[in-house]
Amino acid sequence: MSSRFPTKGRIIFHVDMNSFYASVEAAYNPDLKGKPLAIAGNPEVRKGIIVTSSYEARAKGVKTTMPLWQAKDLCPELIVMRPNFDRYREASKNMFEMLAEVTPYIQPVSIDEGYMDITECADLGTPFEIAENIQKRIKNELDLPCSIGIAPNKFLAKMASDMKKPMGITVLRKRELATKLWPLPIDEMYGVGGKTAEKLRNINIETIGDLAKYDVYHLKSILGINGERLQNRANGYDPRPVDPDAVSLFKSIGNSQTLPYDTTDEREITKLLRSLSEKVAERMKRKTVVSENIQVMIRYHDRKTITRSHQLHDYVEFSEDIFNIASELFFSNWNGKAIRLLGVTAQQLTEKEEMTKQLDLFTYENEAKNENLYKVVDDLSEKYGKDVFKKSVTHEGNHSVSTSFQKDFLDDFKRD
DNA sequence: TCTGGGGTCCTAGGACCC
DNA sequence: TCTGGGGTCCTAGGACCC
Repeated sequence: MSSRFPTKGRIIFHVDMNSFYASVEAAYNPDLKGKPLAIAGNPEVRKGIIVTSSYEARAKGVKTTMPLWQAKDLCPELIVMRPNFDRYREASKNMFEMLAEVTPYIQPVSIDEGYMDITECADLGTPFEIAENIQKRIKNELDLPCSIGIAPNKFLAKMASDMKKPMGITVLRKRELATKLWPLPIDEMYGVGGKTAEKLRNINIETIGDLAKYDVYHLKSILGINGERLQNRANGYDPRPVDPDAVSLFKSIGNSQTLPYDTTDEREITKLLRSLSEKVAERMKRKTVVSENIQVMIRYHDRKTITRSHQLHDYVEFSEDIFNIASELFFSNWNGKAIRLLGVTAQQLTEKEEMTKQLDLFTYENEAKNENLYKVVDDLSEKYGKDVFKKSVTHEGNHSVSTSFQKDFLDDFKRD
């Protein structure tokens, strides 16, 4: 929708920062350069897992999500630091600002990677030259290494950026699929995780090339619609546009925490639910959003995890309200066994400004029962613009109002 | 005395409505 | 004395990614 060239002749970059947290720490404190460094959670409360590690640490076998004690076994001289998220967010912001000087068509996908559509940047040089300049700038000015993949779509760009690390620039053209992409093992394909890889290996698909050539009906019978999508990507087809607006629209905000010890203590549980609710409310406030659906997550001692959610007919934003719903959900679903982790998530988020409009419309609708509805609709249109009716708005009894069938609604209304 | 915490998207079944 | 089919909403779980 946002891209002007949805399928044909695009040039897409995938910019991927190399071992980002560790690199930011090394840029901040150059004494750390060239040493095995790992960023890990707090080992005191059994969260000691590796989040990121430097290439020197990786050379010793240290991997992301590995428990800290295991990493230290492999690499006794490992330097371990707790994460400094503010520092990483700052570095990320600086990095994306540099990308934004090249083109506004940027889609951040996480703190350390993003896509760019540089189709219209021909005046800045060849794609390779543009990538070189970006990489040099990030290295010179932020002291951070990155890899860049250049390809005709997002999937191929993503796969390309993975091919040369650190500080690589890789061009992946469609005509190179057979030599560069297809020989890769199937579990290295973006979108194929452990479960899918296993299913695919069971039908003798070992490489991305095997997937590209496999019978699509058989594939769909095993993986559903995703099977077809994965095969399309394996054949170099991916129509997803680079969407600069995608990231600003948060769909949910959640906080979760593993307890230091498994517990059945209701006071402890309540305390955690309260603090999680506060964190969620705090983040919602910062983003000026309200929520219509609260979810709790319960992970038991055996790691079995359940989620329970409640659809509201109202908006919540304050921690007290979130907490009340979360604890009601928790205590009516808890099986009484020891708990390892709790989570609270606010879903169905709406900008506060949008909420005001909708509440206003709702009020108008109710008031309209004794008035001329056409006049009410005109008033609202004047106040907020015509697009207010494009949003589906809930009326009593789930009756929807939108521009397209506004008239139907009015007719119905009159019949009532 | 393994296995965090932040997300997104998809699927599937039941309720309910027309 | 006989039950179709489509659409939406809600809920729960699972796969995947960083």
